[in-house]
Amino acid sequence: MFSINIQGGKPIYEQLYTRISELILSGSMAPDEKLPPIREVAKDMGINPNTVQKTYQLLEQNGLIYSVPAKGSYVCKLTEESDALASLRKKSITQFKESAINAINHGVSAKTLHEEIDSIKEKQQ
Amino acid sequence: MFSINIQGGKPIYEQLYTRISELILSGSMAPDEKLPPIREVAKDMGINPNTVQKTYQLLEQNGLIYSVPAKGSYVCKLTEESDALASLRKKSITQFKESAINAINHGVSAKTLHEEIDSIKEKQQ
Amino acid sequence: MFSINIQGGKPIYEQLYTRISELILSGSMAPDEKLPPIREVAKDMGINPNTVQKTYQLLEQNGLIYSVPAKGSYVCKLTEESDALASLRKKSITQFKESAINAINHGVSAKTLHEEIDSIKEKQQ
Amino acid sequence: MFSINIQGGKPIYEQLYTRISELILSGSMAPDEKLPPIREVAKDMGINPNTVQKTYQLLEQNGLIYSVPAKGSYVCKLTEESDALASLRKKSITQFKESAINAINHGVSAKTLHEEIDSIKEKQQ
DNA sequence: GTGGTCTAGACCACG
DNA sequence: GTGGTCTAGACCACT
Repeated sequence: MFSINIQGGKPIYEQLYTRISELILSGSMAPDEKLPPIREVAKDMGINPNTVQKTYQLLEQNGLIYSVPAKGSYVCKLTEESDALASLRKKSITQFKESAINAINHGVSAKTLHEEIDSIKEKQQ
Repeated sequence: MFSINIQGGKPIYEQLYTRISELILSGSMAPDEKLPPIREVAKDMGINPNTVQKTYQLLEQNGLIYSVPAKGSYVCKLTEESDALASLRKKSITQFKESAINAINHGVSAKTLHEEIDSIKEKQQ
Repeated sequence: MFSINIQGGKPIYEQLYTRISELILSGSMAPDEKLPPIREVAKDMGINPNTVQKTYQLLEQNGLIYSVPAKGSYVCKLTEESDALASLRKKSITQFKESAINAINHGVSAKTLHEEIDSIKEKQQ
Repeated sequence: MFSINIQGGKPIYEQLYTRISELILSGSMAPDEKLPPIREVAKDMGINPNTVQKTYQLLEQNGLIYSVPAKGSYVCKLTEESDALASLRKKSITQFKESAINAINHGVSAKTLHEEIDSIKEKQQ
């Protein structure tokens, strides 16, 4: 299903959130595409339905999916200007800054950080 | 003391850890300098001694301080090559990469990230 | 439970650590096997939950178990090459050397030490 | 003086005890040789006189030194059969066995342990 | 007075 | 019900 590993400290619902949002933001899941039902995800991944529901709820709050009662959940249409994306983008930048400051504090050079970014960019293309 | 406003979200011992490690890594606290006693920090910050001890223990595990029972806790000598620093640096880079990937996934341009790094670098100088 | 008689001298959490790590390293506890909940261990052994948690935390730090909050703690898969094991093995050899040097300094012959090792080896088989 | 390093977890009086007993057992300090006065050791090593006194007291209890009130402390004559040595030897063997068991539990082969012993023996000759 | 250990008991996020 | 965090307060070994 959404292959995540339970270990690793972070709560399951958060990991699942990250994974699905990646799929949506990268376009691997198209707008209006239906997400698998909560019960199915829970069963396939061997986790609690409550956990999946929490994930879906969080995705909906952040404007990445919308749910149609009694039908299911669907991927939102995301334009570059949509509020949802803007808000998440802002959050991601804040987090990025924090980790950059932290790395610099630990003696990592700015040059190294620049290189890491370029290397990530290359891999994704 | 270590002037931080305890905020919700992250555990107290972690916030305190971050603050003290900043002071050590930046050189604001010199090698072999004595840290204030656990009880004193706890009293001044209005938190429990156990919480402070957890912080000190974590700092010791990561090789940033060393504790001499019945004497006090002291800042470690950190050379650029020390294992402690290398390990922490590695961790900070991993975290940096994750947040960079996350930001890029959210549509942040590599250019923006480069600029953020430069802006951080400038502020610190 | 983990049947040990708590003795003076060494801290409880350490004795418990030793006992559990023996079970894991010897294979008496299989990978991914669930450890009894902290509270249960504490109750059965008549000690404080915090003390047990300290043990579990230490086991996790050393890579012998992994904890999934709200689910439980589980035995790690340990391969001969795993970092966790390698690190612990290294530590155990260092300690062994120290005690061997100490014994020799006290006039114990190398022959006696060799015999002791063989005798231990026999018992375990 | 007796060069030990304060760090390293173990209490100072214990480290100092180990160091001095090594010197005595190895013959580096001859029988009836006078040990430096407590105050001098404390001053030179930058530690508390009480700590040194505790060490000397422990050495005396274990029959390694004897103290002449108002004169000082002196190294005992140790024959191979002396009770003091026998008792310490016994203790060192117990400790050796424990560490050997521990190493074996961590997957160290008996062969490796045998080799370590031989290597120690060679260095000392 | 210092750090280390331990108890008793509480609350929270998570599943 | 589970692990994680935190408080309040105690005792101990060591300096």
